[in-house]
Amino acid sequence: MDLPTKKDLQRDDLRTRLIDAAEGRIASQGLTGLKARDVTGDAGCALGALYNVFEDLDDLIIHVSSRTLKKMGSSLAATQEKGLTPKQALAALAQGYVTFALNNRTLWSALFNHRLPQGRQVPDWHLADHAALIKQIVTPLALLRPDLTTDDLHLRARTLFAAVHGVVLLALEGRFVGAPQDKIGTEVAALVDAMTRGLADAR
Amino acid sequence: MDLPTKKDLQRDDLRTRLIDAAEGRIASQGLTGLKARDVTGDAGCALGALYNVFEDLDDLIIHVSSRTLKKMGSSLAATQEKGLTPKQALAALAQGYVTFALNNRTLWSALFNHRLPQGRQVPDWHLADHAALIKQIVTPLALLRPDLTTDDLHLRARTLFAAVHGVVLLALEGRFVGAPQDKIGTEVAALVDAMTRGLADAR
DNA sequence: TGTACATCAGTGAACGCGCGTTCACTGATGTAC
DNA sequence: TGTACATCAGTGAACGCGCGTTCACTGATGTAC
Repeated sequence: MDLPTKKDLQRDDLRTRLIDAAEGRIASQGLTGLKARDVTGDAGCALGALYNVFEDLDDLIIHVSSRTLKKMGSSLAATQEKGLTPKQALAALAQGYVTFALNNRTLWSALFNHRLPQGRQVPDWHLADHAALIKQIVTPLALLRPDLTTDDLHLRARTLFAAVHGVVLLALEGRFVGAPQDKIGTEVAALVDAMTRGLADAR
Repeated sequence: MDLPTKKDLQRDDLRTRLIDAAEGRIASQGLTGLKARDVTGDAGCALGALYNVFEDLDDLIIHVSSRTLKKMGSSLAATQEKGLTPKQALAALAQGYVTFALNNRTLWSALFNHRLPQGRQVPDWHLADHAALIKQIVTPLALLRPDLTTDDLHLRARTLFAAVHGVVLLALEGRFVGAPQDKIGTEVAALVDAMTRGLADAR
């Protein structure tokens, strides 16, 4: 239980500088444009320093993704104004997701495109970030579907998320069969409306 | 208008052998496991021969994807038994999609994960493969929604496809927030049902 | 507080390797007469 | 049909390069007395 030493502080500082730099690079060049030399250059340290402070590049990327998930969580939370019906709350979450993806395209897509090398596991603390996201959907959905068990509720929340995600994904990728980008909002709204239509809209 | 010479035939033969080999490698090792040396080895030709017959590896991959899309199209067409209502037809298409993705995981994911280098365009003949897929959804959807214009119909068909795709994608990736795999079928069914619920189900 | 020693973070040149692509050569196929 | 020449598909060793990661060295920070 000692106070943090100067070394500790410097280490923490370097970590955040590296995460900042990696985040910036992913935001501007995309995940595939992320190079160790660029990141360390931006962070103002030597190439080797990265490996003192992170396991490797993948580890650093996971830290960026964790930060992105937290930012997304805050954006979604901000959509949940007081007095929304559960159905309105879900619609607002979906629109919040669309907005976040549009405003943070490369960081958002890094979330889904980052692949760990064969056999490497995603750390638990990062999985918890995912769970927190689903929790935000479960809360209003539970009010709408008091008939469902907790498990079914989580399952349906993930399906709802995945469906909205799919629409945003194919639209933003711009190739394949996606919708035009200016239609994403209304299409997602129609989708969520359909998936919550005819359900008791209790407070 | 000459008859194909022996050279022509050999060239065509090599092309199909290479596509076969690449397809097999993608099926077994995934897109990232595809190496020029493996493919040419499997096809029984020298490394350099690939570049006589295809532009480069990307070109070869596009040919594999085109074949995959055609196979998917046939699978989906096979679900369209006589006498299905439009709503049933759409449900059957969705289940067909789930089945195809499950049975051809790596080829299916190659369809969406293959990225062309900066500035390179997908050839038109391959875009036509995509359009044919959407057409299969538009046909029954048009019966269900006679009120929509052609454009809106296509837009809604793409949204329906994207939503189903998202659910399958996140479930099959197994990480992030996907549904468990044995639940994909019922979740997709619920999704499609919701998106077609309450609509006139005319023949 | 001051000095001597130990530790370990920071450095960046060098390593290593994977792998797509090229290219000079050869030999089979096609053409002209 | 046969011969001489031209073409161009097939070959695989070599090229090139990008880039993550290491590692021997240095110098700043921490510890003991």
